[in-house]
Amino acid sequence: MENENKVSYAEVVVDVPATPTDRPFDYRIPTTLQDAVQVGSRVQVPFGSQRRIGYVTRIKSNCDFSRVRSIIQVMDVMPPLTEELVELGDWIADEYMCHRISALQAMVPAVLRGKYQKLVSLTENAQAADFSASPSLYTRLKKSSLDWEEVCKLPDVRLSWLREWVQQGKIQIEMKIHDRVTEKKVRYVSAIEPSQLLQIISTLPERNKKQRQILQFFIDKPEPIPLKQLLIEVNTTRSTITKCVEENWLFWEERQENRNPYANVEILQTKPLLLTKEQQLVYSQIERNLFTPHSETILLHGVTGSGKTELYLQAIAKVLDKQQEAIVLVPEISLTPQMVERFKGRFGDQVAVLHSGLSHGEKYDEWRKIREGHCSVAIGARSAIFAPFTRLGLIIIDEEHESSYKQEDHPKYHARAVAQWRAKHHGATLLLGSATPAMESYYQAENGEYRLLELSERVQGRPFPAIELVDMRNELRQGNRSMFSKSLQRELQRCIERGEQAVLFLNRRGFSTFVMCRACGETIDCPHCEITLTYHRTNDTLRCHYCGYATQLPSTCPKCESPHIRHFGTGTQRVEEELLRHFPQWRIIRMDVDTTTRKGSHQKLLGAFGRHEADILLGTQMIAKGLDFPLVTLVGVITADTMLHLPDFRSAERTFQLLTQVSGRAGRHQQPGKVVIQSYSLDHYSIRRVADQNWSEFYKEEYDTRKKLLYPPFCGLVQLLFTHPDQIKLLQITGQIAGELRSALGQQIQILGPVPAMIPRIKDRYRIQILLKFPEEVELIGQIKKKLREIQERSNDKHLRIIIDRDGHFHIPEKLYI
DNA sequence: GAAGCTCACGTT
DNA sequence: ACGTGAGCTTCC
Repeated sequence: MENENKVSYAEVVVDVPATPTDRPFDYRIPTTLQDAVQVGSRVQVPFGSQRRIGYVTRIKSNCDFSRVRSIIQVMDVMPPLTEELVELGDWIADEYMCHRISALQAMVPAVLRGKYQKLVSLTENAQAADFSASPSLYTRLKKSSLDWEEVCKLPDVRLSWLREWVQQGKIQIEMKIHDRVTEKKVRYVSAIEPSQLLQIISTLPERNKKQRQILQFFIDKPEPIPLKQLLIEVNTTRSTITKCVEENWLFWEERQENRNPYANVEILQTKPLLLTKEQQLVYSQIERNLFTPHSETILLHGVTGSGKTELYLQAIAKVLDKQQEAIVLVPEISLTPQMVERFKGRFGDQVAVLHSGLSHGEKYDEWRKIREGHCSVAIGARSAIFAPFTRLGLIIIDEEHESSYKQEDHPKYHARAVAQWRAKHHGATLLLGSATPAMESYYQAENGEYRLLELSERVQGRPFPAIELVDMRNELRQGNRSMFSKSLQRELQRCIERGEQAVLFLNRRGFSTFVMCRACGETIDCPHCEITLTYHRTNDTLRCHYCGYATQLPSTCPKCESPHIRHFGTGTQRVEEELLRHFPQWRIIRMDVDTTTRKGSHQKLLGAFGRHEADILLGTQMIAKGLDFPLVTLVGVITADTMLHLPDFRSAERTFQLLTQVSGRAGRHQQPGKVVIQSYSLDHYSIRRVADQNWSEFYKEEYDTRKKLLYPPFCGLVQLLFTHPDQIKLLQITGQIAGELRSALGQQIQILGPVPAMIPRIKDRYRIQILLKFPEEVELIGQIKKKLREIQERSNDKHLRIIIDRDGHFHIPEKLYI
């Protein structure tokens, strides 16, 4: 090769999310790693006095830096990131103002995010006498090496002493990079030549029956077999096999195996269904789009039950025909096993499934199938948008209005925006599907930015369910103080008497299991985060939802010392209790955070309900999505209003979407469905329109409201969140920033705040927010970002963190609600 | 993010 | 003169 002795260099973005390190560093690529290092590779590099993980973002043949060091190691056989994803990382970092490394980390499976461990150990020339000042350290290190953190915690240890001992060569400090990548190993058993086995059998005494049987097994089938399977087939125990291994007749063999979470699930192959006339019309439009070289976004607005999924499946089949790949995003996929089954049923092993119910290892294996080109369809929740495909032809976002497509923590990307970028990059089609599109999506469609396709008929002419609104104020007036209206009770009874099933839906606000003193009303908050602690029944502890702080449940109130301190059970629990009081004979399955934390418990509970092992499924938001059970003919909503009054400009839209979705769960098959919605706000258009099942009327009313109050899509809305460990300093800085923004951009931008963020402190960092509202036609984001970068640089306060939230999916504090 | 440096302050 | 902790720079 010509460039054999030519040195090349790599630009590496190092795993340190801080402003001064938010740029590539140059490293020499050792000749031995020449082939292995590529753009997107995950590498280990020396960084100062430490070792760190980083990603290669560029490869070049020269380097200006005089003291370059070399890459130590490449960590994966295949680079985890493609060149496209590295480029996408730049876009995300810029768009959401985050460090480049954070953007890159967001795109890879969790196991690839390295864990660092600092280990302290004694060297050979360490003597007990050297540690006369800290005998405890010596005795403990004598036994084994210790974690740095633990060493620092020892009472008789000083940092400076440690430093000195390192210099004297008495102790050593190692940085271990734990690669959390684990590949599942399966133990196989193999055997020596059959002819030799035959010989051995002939020498074995008659009474070694099992051993003879095992050897005979390998004579018949000489190929290696998983140990587990062998034990079953010859009906023996592990120790008998071990014996044979010790005799050198058989051998252990470790084989790497992909975990397959769906290995034990039998999935029936399905054939494309015949499309209705309306579906056919829509499909031909989508298909035409798949063959245009440039990217286009399609908004598919189809009523519940109009057969959107079948269209997705057929569009994907077309894409696969063209040797291209497809991503399907669904909200919270673990909750919709039926959906996965449909995809697996149509495309079999070509489908990789990435959902939150999988372990980190399982997720990694699914992801690798994509990276290594063994799969062409990825189906998953939000983060599946980063599936490392190289020939993307189609991206589908089902239920595109769902808020779960917005990443809650930094970088706060919206999967829809990322999808748009990727679709454009590949010239692929982006298909957004929903029965209740997001306001901004529909607005884009009306403006001709998206192509709008509509499905207004249900397949097989199934009727829409009948929706009954119940005014709960009336119930109270009539002396019914239960949480079940007369009407809902009656419907439940009828439904169950008919041998059908019901779903009860409790729309709950916030975190429900908290502790309160009944005497003085005191609640117990996290000392670092100013958020109410959540009660955990399992070990009687209180935990912080944000930082993990845990404490024992006190027996008396810390404020007034009253013993009447109680935790308030989850809403669903109370509903269940009341139901059982009225109707003790009903079988109820309750689904909420308490009953579904264990892996696979979702499927278990849903499975049981599907087999009609219960009459009623009772749950929160989580049961709203994608359930499809033929026997369900009744859906009840206990209180429709809880969501309506959240301080969020989207609350009306969210309520409508949620209620529509829940209603869609009733009567999807032969029996007609019935929906009972209980509410205290019957006059609100969002609840009215659900009952009418009139989306376009809702859209009009919401459109007018947004326009009048100036909210998206009629304005740009950006939330700036500033965090700092020092409250006073943060107040000063944010005040200054607001002033500066006002004088620089105040003409065009409305600046609201600064005010304390919804959670004013998390992990000992105070949080203040400023909201920016501006006319949508002006592209001001660029100017805002420029100004912020300027401020951050000038303030020179490395404790100050600025987080920008661009897609308007955040709560607006009541103070700012206009 | 964290090691390693400088610098100011306090101790012997 | 030296130990100690706090702030600041640097990392290729």
